[in-house]
Amino acid sequence: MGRKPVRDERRKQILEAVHTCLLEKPFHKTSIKDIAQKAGLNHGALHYYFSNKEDLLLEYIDYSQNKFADMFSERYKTAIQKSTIDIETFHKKRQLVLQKMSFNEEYAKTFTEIWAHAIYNKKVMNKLKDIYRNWREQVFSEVNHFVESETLARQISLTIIALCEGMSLMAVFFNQKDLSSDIDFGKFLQILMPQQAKQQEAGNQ
Amino acid sequence: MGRKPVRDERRKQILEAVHTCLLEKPFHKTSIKDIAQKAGLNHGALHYYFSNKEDLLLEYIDYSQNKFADMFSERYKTAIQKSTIDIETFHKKRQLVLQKMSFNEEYAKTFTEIWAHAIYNKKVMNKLKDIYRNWREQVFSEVNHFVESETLARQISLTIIALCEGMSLMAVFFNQKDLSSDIDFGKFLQILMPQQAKQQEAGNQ
Amino acid sequence: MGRKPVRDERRKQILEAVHTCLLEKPFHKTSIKDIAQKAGLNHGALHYYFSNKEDLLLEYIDYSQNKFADMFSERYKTAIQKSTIDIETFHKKRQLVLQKMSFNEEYAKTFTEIWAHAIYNKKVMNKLKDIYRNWREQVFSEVNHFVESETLARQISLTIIALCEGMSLMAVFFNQKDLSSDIDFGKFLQILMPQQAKQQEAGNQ
Amino acid sequence: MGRKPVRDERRKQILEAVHTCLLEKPFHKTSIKDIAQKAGLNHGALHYYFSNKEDLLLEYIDYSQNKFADMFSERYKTAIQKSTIDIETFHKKRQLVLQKMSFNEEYAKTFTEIWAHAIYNKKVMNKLKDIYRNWREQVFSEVNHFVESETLARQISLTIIALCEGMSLMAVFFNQKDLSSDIDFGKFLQILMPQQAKQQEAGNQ
DNA sequence: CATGAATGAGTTTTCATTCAT
DNA sequence: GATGAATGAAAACTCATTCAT
Repeated sequence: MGRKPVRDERRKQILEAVHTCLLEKPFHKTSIKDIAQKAGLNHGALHYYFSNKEDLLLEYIDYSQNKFADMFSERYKTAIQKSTIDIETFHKKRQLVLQKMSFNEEYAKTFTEIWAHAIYNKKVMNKLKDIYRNWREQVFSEVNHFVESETLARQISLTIIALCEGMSLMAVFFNQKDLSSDIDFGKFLQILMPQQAKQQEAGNQ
Repeated sequence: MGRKPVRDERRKQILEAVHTCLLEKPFHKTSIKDIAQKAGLNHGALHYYFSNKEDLLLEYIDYSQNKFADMFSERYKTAIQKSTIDIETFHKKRQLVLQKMSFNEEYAKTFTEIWAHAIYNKKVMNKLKDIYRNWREQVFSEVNHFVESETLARQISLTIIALCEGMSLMAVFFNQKDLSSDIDFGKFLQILMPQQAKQQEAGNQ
Repeated sequence: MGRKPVRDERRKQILEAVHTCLLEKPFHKTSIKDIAQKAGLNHGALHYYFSNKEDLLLEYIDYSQNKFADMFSERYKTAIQKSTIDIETFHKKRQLVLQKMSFNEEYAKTFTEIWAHAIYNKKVMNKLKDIYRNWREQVFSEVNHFVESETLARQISLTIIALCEGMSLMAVFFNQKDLSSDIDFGKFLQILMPQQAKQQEAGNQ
Repeated sequence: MGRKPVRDERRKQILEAVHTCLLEKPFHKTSIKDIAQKAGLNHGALHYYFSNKEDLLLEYIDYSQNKFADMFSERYKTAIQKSTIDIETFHKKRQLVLQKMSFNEEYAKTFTEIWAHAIYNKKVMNKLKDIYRNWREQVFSEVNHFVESETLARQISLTIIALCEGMSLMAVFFNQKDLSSDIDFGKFLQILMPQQAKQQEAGNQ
């Protein structure tokens, strides 16, 4: 007992090292030695903390995802004081995600890398699936306030996420100003399901 | 005289083999021998037709992109007879892209893989950049018919592409029916720039 | 703690293995595996001690050169007790070099090989340059005792070295007895710069 | 019949290509394709003219040697009109060899390469042996005019050749002016065998 | 004779992983 | 727990040589 914290600390160090490495090279070109060196420990020791390279990646995905999740719950609290969801708040939240995540270069790099692994690796795929399901659930629960049909709300939430991820891809090439970073997600909602939204809008007025 | 020049056929064979391989494994786990075997020739010959593995990937990107481009110019002709662009035609085109490309599993797989390489490889990055620039130019030239401001038209075209690509990512996990495959791109346009679009709409009526 | 640090020993082992291999095959036909096998270790380990094959050759040159240098400083002490340089001692030293180095088959083999690499490889070339510069400096400092003009002393020292190296080449084919192994370097000196030498000789008498 | 000259022409082209290639890269790094390309023919055809790569090298040695031999017999005629050998003529000849061969960069390059092959290749070795034997025979026949003892004459001729070859090596590094390019071979002779030479000298006077 | 396609052996190098100390 | 030595599989790439056309 009591030893665990040290172990966790080391693991965190290593996962951070993975992150730093991924900013330079793809995972498959990053050697265990590269990571160990960046984490400041012996490469042999790395296998003591993580059973193998795949395991390391799997754990990195969780780690990195949790970091983002933490960041957002933090940010939401700071930026959005209201407890009720209205279209304005909804819009603000989307903008926050775009700015802090989709247009964030580190996120784009590491997540594209993870995506590529997901395509061929069931375990990674399942991790991603969970992540997106959760995200969608969150957005859905908000969209649902404005839309009557659940089916439609599901569709919309997915579309919004797709747009964020697509924007993240495009941000790699194109000027951010070009990237309609000021998409009006309120309007966006309206476009996607005009009838309900309009009623909602009417209700708001 | 020597043998019949089979260079182009062989190269095509090999590029098709790359494609098939990419459906199974990521490029970095695909060995030259794997590809050669799938192409039905000796691995030494592969270096005879392509100078190295990176070159092979680069050429594959062009090849695969051209295949899609050809397919679309073909499809557009068949599906969309009109020569003038109206919102209806515009919508149909977007739907075609979504259905035939974004929701196409092969496309998603191979393109995610290419994306991952782009992140760390300038040459691949530049190829992608060109591809997206072209695509955007096409969409822009159409959107521009409906929108007065060029700046806005640029933004919208990029957003549409981002949405397609984001959808493609999501299609890997989620049910296609869920993926609002029937996004109304006409409405979409309107939402993104209500004033002009409304005028346009008015004009159409 | 880890294993005993055996780095230096292993490196020496490997360099000795290079030497042995060079007696059989040219360096370019000697594979890393050949060397590893002769050194009694895994070929992978070889890259652990030397970054690549060229590095191995470069280090071998130093190693082999140092071995000769050590041998001579040892021999000179044993064979030549005097601290002052007179023509007799000078002659003895040259003879020692001829006998122990120029007419030594191993030296001829390995050094011809190194020479061949130098022709096309800047790094090897520079190593050789240094070696010959040093050697020349040594001979020069001795010749300078007998000759007034520095320019002449420089020329003579170089000529003497050229003669040694040329002899080494010839020794590969021709009988050593034929090779005027008893060149009288004292006389040689006189021939090359008769005036001064004669005076010197006169002084000695 | 009558076809042979064409064949010889082609072979000459190829051997010249080998020479050009050797100025750039060592033989083992020069591919058949490199040579074929430089000779302006198909690499497959090369095997029609030379059975394999080793054969090519062997024939190149002869070819290159003959070129030098021809050059010298030509030069000697032009430069040295006398038919009798006196010390002056002898000296001139040596100087010619030094200047036109030993200090010639191309010679140094290609010959060092050949030497390196000789060390490990009996056939190449034997070719070189013959070349040096011939050369020595020539020098010997001249030296013999000035020296009574045949043994001594043999030694001296070999020493002279060694000096030329050693100089050639040194010329790669050191300034030619430094290389006592004005060695007085007449004096050199005297030094190497003082008694006889002096008598000879006396006789000359 | 010429061409260029094809073969396959051989080489260097990298690296995850294991393990003795 | 930490260290660094050792292993061996696997990869890309080169190239002399052969041979069908």
